[in-house]
Amino acid sequence: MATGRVIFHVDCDYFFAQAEELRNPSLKGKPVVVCVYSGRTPDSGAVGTANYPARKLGIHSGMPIAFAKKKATPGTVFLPVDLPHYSAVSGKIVRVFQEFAAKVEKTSIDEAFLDVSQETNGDFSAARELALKLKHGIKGKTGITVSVGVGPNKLVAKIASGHQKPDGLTIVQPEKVRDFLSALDVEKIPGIGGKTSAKLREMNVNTVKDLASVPVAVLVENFGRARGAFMHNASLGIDESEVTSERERKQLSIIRTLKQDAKNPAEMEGFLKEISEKLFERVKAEGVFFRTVSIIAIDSRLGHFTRSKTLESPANSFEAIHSTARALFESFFSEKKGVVLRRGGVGVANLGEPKNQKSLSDFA
DNA sequence: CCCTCGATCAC
DNA sequence: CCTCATATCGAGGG
Repeated sequence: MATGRVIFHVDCDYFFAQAEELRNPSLKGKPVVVCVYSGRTPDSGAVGTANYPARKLGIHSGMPIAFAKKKATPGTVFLPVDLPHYSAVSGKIVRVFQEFAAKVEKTSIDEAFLDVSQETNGDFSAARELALKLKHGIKGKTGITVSVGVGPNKLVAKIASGHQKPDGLTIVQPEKVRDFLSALDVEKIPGIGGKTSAKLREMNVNTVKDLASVPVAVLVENFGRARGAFMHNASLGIDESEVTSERERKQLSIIRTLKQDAKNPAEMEGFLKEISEKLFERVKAEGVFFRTVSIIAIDSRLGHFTRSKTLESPANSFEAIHSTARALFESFFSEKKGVVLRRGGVGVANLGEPKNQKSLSDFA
């Protein structure tokens, strides 16, 4: 698995909670739970991130806040998310990344890939030294600890960064890739989640080694062309994808929980205007045109539904978002008689600069 | 090729 | 009792 490349994947440890500990050191040692409150009831919402003491109590990301509160001990601290603050910390960390690598791909607020092939001359011993310097640099300049995975490609680096946490460093040399992967559960492969692994389990495939022994044709048959090919390559540790600094955004969306369930369009009028305005602000900030407007509806039984409409020509106005979304919700409500809406969202896609935008009229 | 929608992943 | 945001795929219809 010699690719000539050396890739880092850096994952900030329990990021939101760690950022909170950083600005309020008295939190350290206590269970800290950072919450995404939905505003419906005082405790409705989900856990964003929990620090390690909280995890020891069985509190994890995605868990309902009310559930987390049942598990909490008296000293447990619950805090609301403060994304602007975490973004500022994240920005500082990215600036450290840029001191270490020319190619940096930020994939989320707390994760990034670094291509350090040049900086290390393709040498994994040099990579170890560089990774340690990077960890120290980030800790010194921002106070944040991170876990780093080092490998010959993004796939291996990403799996490696999750191997030892927190404050971890896992290096997988090219010739060790197969050994490193083979014993792992298939769910360690990014892109293989609960549904896919359950299906694989039924096929008696549990580890990456098992997966590697399945003929690619069988995977394609069961999971589709792209997915099957991806799974096959991943099982062998193969991933040619590049670290790309500039990825253009392809869609923007926003989804919120209603204060009260809506049974018809009228009951969500104010809500829809609000989220349309919020989305419009982001469209303005990005300076993009869009051609598709979509809505997402989540009913009281948590079923997910999407509807979308592609416009004749590119738009960038609040009106285009609001009126199209309203029409989509109206037809959704009349199509699905008796639906009770719990959450709703709006999105735009088919983005582009006005001059680059393809419109249907171009083909007429 | 394009559009729509559900599904999946993972944040 | 269940947040929020994005990318990607595949199927079905055109």
